[in-house]
Amino acid sequence: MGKAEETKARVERAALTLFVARGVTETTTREIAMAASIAEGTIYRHFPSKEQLALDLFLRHHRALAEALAGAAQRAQGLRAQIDAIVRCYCEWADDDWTLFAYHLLTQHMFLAIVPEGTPNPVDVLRQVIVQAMAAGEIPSRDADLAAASAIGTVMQPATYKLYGRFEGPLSAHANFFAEAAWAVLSVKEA
Amino acid sequence: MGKAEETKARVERAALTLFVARGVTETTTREIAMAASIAEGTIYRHFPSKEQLALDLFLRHHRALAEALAGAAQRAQGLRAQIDAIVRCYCEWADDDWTLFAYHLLTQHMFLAIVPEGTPNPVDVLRQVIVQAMAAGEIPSRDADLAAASAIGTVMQPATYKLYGRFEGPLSAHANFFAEAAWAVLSVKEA
DNA sequence: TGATTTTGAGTGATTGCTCACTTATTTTGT
DNA sequence: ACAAAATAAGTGAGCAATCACTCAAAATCA
Repeated sequence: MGKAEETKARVERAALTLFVARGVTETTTREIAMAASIAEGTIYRHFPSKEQLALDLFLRHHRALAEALAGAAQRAQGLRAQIDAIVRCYCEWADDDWTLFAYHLLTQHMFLAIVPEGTPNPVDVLRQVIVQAMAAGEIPSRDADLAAASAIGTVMQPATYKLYGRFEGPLSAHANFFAEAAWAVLSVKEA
Repeated sequence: MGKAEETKARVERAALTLFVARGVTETTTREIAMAASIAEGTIYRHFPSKEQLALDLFLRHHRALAEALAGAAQRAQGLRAQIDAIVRCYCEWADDDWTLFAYHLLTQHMFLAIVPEGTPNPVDVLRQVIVQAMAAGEIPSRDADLAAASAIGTVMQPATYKLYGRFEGPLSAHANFFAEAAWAVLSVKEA
């Protein structure tokens, strides 16, 4: 890694940590510079604004996670195996860089509205898999958005509660349960 | 309602709307005053600070929702009926004042850490019901926090996606499905 | 040495909050 | 019942502090 790249990466990591701990708006450029051991002005050699830095961090992870999940889903056959793969992949990404994952969770409501058209989307990966499974008769047919949301919730809500300190340890430890739970939700017959 | 009380309520409603639309930090006291059709200084006749106003709004709803859920759970017999009651109550609260509900969803991560000890907590209501059901052998025994989180996720994730604009219409319309989904999650045997 | 990067004091705009004062409401005294 | 006094609620210009961002100078590199 070149020196400039290394500095940019240090800024990103410092910003990420502070954004998660205190929020984007509540984090000052001075704090980021201090945490990255550089001068405040140097931030602006690498990013046009604090807002763009925050958005870059979000979008890169958003896109990369979506692509990873899509890959995992594609490698599996049948809904049950696809859910397993997606859930496992999701948990591993969370465990691999919890700060980045937490940042993505916490800032969705700010950035989701301004994600560029056509950007790979983690939610749509599962939604697509569900639509196919419904068409193939693997699970009962119903509103795909609703089914996807409830199924995702079985994993994301525990992740959120880990963020709030209700859990310790890696998400992956519970991947099997999450997959069973998501599957159970999608298999619901009545209502 | 007295005139002063009515003013206070107007400040709260104006603040709530703006907080949801733009975020707490991003909303200025001038904007709140403007939206409430009062002078900026008047806010401080009713609240010691913007931060306390934001916290008051959160805590009042947090506590009231928890008490409503606890009441709903207590009136039902057996886990299945209790889940029905809790889910229905939760959906009705969301539909009854969506802005307040959205505010609570969006600001959890800011305020949950500073909720006073002993404050009634929506999550713990379900958790307690689950603990009892496990002890009674109604559902398989496992980590109650994990089970509660996944079950709650089947409802809260759809609510969150409604916030993001992925859904229209009242949550209550899907209450039956949510209850079935939560029940299915809690009934998972393996893993 | 000349080009490039880094620096951090400086800038203008914005913010939450104050306070001296006005207006409205309630309480008291007769 | 009425006026006078006391209290509460409302106002908005102004203040001190903070912020993201800039830029001239210093440091570093090739």
